[in-house]
Amino acid sequence: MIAPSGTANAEIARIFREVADQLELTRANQFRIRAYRNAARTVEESGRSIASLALSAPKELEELPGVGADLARKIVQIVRTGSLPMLTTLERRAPKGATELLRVPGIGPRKARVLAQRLHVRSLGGLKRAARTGRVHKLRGFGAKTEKRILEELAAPAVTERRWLRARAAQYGDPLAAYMRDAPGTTRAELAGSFRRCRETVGDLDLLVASEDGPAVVQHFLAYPQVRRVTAHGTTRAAIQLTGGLNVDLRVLPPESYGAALHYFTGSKAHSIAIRTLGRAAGLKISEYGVYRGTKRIAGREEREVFEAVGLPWIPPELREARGEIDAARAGTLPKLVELRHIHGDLQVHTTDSDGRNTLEEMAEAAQELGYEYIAVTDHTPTVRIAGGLDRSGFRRQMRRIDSLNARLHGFTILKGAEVDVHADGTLDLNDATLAKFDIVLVSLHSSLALPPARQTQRIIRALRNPHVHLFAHPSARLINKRQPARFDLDEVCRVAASEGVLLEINAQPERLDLDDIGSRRAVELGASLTIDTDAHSVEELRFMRWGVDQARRGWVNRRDVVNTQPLDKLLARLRAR
DNA sequence: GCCGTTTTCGGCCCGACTGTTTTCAGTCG
Repeated sequence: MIAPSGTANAEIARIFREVADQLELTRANQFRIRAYRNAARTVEESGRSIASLALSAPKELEELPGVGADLARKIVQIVRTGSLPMLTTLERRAPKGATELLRVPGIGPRKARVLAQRLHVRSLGGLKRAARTGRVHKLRGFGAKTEKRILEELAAPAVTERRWLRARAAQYGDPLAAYMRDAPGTTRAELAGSFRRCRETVGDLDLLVASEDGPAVVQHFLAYPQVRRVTAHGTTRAAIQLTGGLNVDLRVLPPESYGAALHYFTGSKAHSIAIRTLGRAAGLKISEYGVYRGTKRIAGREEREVFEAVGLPWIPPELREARGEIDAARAGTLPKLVELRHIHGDLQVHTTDSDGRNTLEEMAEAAQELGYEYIAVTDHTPTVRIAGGLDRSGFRRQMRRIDSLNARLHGFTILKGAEVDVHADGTLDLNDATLAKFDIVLVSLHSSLALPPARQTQRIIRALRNPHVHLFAHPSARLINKRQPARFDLDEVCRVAASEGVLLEINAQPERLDLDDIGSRRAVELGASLTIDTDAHSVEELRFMRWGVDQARRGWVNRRDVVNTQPLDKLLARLRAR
């Protein structure tokens, strides 16, 4: 979403990752390789435009974690020239196409290099031909099984390419975790990994089970009815693919190690390494089996004990991305994260009056049952034809129905709203006189998503400066795995939102989750306030709020940063102050 | 290549499983 002057953060990160891949093929120092990967991650996850920084204050690049003098210089090179000479040199020297082979599960740098050098394999297609004609298994270090596996991986649909929406993975993972709690001798079982850190997508599921009887638990796991194939199994570990295509890794540990294991398998990898490094500095060894001083285990049953061993308070999983949470924990400045129970209402809800599947009355009733104090009904405007948008008279009729409904309701209020389409030039799809009649006006992008960044930024800013506008909904308009975010200067939009008092939304639809974690964090840093809304098109979707709250938590968002954690009177005061 | 309540040099997280060997390297998480 952040389209800075010139090179995007993602492009710098891509080049560093490419360098790391190339270095792996040359068997370079593994820590040097890691340095490039760390820097790639830092750049990618920075909410700021690294390119702008490189041009305006290159010295400050060295303050980024994992970026020293050398990599700072290389960032400047990339930003100035669009490429990195070092990478070009590496690519010229390396066997062509070898990095492509690294994408095949089971092929690492060592095997890729051998394949490229001995068999002159230059692509996945070439690898397939080599394996089919039986040339692979004759290589030293390879065998029949490796050759067979390569063919299987190449034949498999690109399942591993795609990451699963977390909400969708939950539909498989939650029942499986429940099933595993019935395994022999099992005291605890839960999903760890990126699922527990509430990442918007997950590559696979990591399932953790506490039991003394590993083999019995593994047996129970493999007997799960929805297992499509077993990819690995031992006495404490197993890996399967479910019939839906989702991969699941199982780990079984004794109860006294469960907390340490939960911490380790929750990750992130970078966070775990940071904690283990702290342990090392304190003369401890931290592994998934516990915290050890010498050979004596001093902690590990509870996750909290691992943090205590290195002098830190427990850190919520959503923050464990090595994005400053360890420093914040040490300083006692961890955020007081927003929680689902803090939410008082939902500010984006659709009805059958436009593209919703339930009526105004049904949506209001369902929201009341969730314990909410208010919702905003925000149907579409005319230009969004596919959604059957309402015109002026349509909204007038809806407002009258809301008035009469509100008169009958007790302790619950329906706010009159609209999700107003922003035209390509930044004008809105309803005139000001009409906009003035609503309690809350949302604006959002539905078309012209591919405008050049500068024009997109201007379009958005023009819309946000309209004094009738309260909220910018699903700002980037991305759809995870389907549609790229619109490119614009997020910092500038956040600054305008902050100064105008326009709220920015974290949309809770599982494939939107927009703003994302990094965007939300940046928005709050720049002084903007947020809402978390479901954009529900049915009564069931009102329950999507949990996904939005999870995303907010990943963005270090506090309760006070989210205006729909406030009771109705305070919310109305905030909207009217606009 | 980065980094510093052991340090500006010498470290850099830790373990399970697989396949191919025959005591272990490679890969993965």
